[in-house]
Amino acid sequence: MDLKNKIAEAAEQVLLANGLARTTTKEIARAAGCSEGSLYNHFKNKEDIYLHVLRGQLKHLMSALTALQGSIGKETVRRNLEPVALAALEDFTGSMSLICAIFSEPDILQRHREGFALRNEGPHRANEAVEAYLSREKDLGRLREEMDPRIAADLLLGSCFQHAFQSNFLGKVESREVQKAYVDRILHSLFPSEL
Amino acid sequence: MDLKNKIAEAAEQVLLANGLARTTTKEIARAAGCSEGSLYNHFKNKEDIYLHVLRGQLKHLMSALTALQGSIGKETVRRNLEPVALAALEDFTGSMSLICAIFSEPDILQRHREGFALRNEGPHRANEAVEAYLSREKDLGRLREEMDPRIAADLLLGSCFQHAFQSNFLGKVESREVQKAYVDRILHSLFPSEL
Amino acid sequence: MDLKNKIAEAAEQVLLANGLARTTTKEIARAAGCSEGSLYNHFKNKEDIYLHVLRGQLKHLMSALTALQGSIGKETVRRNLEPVALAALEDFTGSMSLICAIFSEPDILQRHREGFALRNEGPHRANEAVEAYLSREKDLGRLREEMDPRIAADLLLGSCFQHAFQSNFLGKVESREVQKAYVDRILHSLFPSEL
Amino acid sequence: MDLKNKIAEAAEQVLLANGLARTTTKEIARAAGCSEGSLYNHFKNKEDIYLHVLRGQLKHLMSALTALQGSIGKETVRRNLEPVALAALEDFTGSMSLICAIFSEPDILQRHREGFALRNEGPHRANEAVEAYLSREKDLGRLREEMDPRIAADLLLGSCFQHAFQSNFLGKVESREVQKAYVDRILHSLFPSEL
DNA sequence: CATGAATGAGCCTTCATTCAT
DNA sequence: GATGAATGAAGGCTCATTCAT
Repeated sequence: MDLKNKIAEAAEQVLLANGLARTTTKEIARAAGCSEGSLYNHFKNKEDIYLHVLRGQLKHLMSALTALQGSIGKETVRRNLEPVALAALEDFTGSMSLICAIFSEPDILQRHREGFALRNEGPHRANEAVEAYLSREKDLGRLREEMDPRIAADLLLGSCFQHAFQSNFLGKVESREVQKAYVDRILHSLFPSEL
Repeated sequence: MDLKNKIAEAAEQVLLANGLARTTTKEIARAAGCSEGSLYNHFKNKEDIYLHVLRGQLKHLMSALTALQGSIGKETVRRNLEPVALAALEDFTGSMSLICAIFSEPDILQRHREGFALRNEGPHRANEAVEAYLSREKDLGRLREEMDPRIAADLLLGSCFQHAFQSNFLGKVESREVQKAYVDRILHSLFPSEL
Repeated sequence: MDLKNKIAEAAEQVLLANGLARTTTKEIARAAGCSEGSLYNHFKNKEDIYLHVLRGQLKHLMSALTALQGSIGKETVRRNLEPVALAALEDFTGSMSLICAIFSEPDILQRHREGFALRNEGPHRANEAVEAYLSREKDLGRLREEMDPRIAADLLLGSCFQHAFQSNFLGKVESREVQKAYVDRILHSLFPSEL
Repeated sequence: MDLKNKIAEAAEQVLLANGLARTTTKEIARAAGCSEGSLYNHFKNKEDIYLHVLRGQLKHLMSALTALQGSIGKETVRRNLEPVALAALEDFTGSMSLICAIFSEPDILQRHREGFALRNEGPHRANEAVEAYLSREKDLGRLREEMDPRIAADLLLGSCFQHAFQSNFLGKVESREVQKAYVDRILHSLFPSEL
């Protein structure tokens, strides 16, 4: 693996463990097994490292969403959404401190908002993808006429997001089984008609 | 107003505007119109100021939740929850950067987790309050038998929480009307049976 | 003496000894007997310290020039100019490395040019002062009609300036007597008619 | 052109534009169109590059001085000195920042003083050359008996030197015509007897 | 209680130089 | 000779905290 990836992985570790504020370039370098100066051969500055790591988050969710588009009309909606919800809960939980960190430095956020917009990045993309999926399923008659796709998407992902937030806040580590059970309750509540 | 409150208000302003990382004691003192030294006559340290401000957040939501307990059995459930959801959306939106900031300093979080637990503080309290309310209404037969109070509470507040998060992330400022409309869509989706 | 002056004096020492490029804030602080952080309680940054010191240079020359205005019409022109030329030679010699340093950081120079202009500062002020003096003496008929006051001033101070430059370059330390002798040769060459 | 010269020219450009302190090896390499590593295949270190460039300065002045030796006894003294003075003014003006930079790093100066002395280099050489010329002209009876050749040389070159210094300091760019006019005033003042 | 100068640890970043390819 | 990634020492500067007044 090349040094740039090594640095990125080290940075992810350190950032998740210590938070953005307490992450020093010195420690990233140490974790990456290189000199501090080397960081700057591969990244513009510390902010650049953070953003690089940030963009690498939510990988499972993203791929679950991609898979979701391929399951339109197949199986049941609830069943299709399960891996998405589970991935969301997992990824949100694992990335929460990284994602939230941006609010401790509003200038970073400000500086990159248009960049995020241009690349169509950001946490809201997931909601849009679920909404799109639900719209298609509704078109196929597989969902109630009254269902509001956008709201359904927001309820699903919003509850996962806040659950992840609170788990992090409380320092509570949930096993995959517990997470799966929670997700099932959410999905049964949102899509009760299915068996 | 005594100096302690003046400092707290100044700190809230500065923290919300600049984020925790970019908030200096010098700037808090300037905003409060006092010397840096005075901060330490009223608070143990900067962390103490931050926590003091943090505990003062979500005021509207808290009072809406208190009011909610008094409306059990009255009006409609959806109607009763509206001010709660609206307050949640507003407060979450206005406090998001302050709330999230704690994840940029996990050691602060760690250090105060048991304190939060002792005082039964934290964002999850709201969910519990809504859950309690819904259970009572369900006992009164005003809600479907299949409804899962905890999940319903999480769906409601979770969607508001994530919506607030994303508004902050995107730098989008929503008018109260837009917020109200959003909340209504959420509530109609969760409690469709009511008229 | 207050700390600000202590820092300024220490900085002058260090700057003259080591040059701007090799002068560190750490060393200034050590020489001033204070912490590095204290430098920033009294100066905006290192550049600010340098400029402060720079403005304090050429003190003898400045006061000699002030005195010069008071000697119009008295004694002989050559005699009046002697302390000026001597002070110029001394001050230029002692401050040359500080003065020249600004050319190693053209951005500092650029940034402060208008400031210099506003305060009517800069090495050219001396030439103007001598020119003004000579004009007055010429008006009084104490100088040849053909004499060009500005050029005479430039010849006088220019030769002192370059002499100081070369002394510094060669690392040659001249005694006051040698300097005085040199100045006399200059003055006799420029104002030969006087006895 | 070989790479060594390419580097030297690039370095001259960059040094004049940015000053010694703000000139990095990276930028020299970029300007020379080669890698940073290549610099060290042709020069010992950055200091070596600087000194190489420094020695290449004042080219016009040097050749004017050479020509001067050939004009002894010809034309008029003033006329002979004009190209020398003009070249001095031009070269001093164009090289001032490079020449002065050495004072921002006294250790470089110190380290190379004896080298300069050995090679009979340095800015004082010009003064000696003019002095030598004037002595010869005086021997030929083409100058007043009272004229002090060394002082005359210092007055001439010193005023040009300081004028160049001040132009650089003030950021004033003088056209060749203005420079010529200035030089003429100097020369007429120093050698008024000629027509 | 209020002050604000002094502190000093520690941060991010730069940059000349090296060396394996 | 040419390269450029890796280095690591060092630099300027910030900032929470203390303490004498």
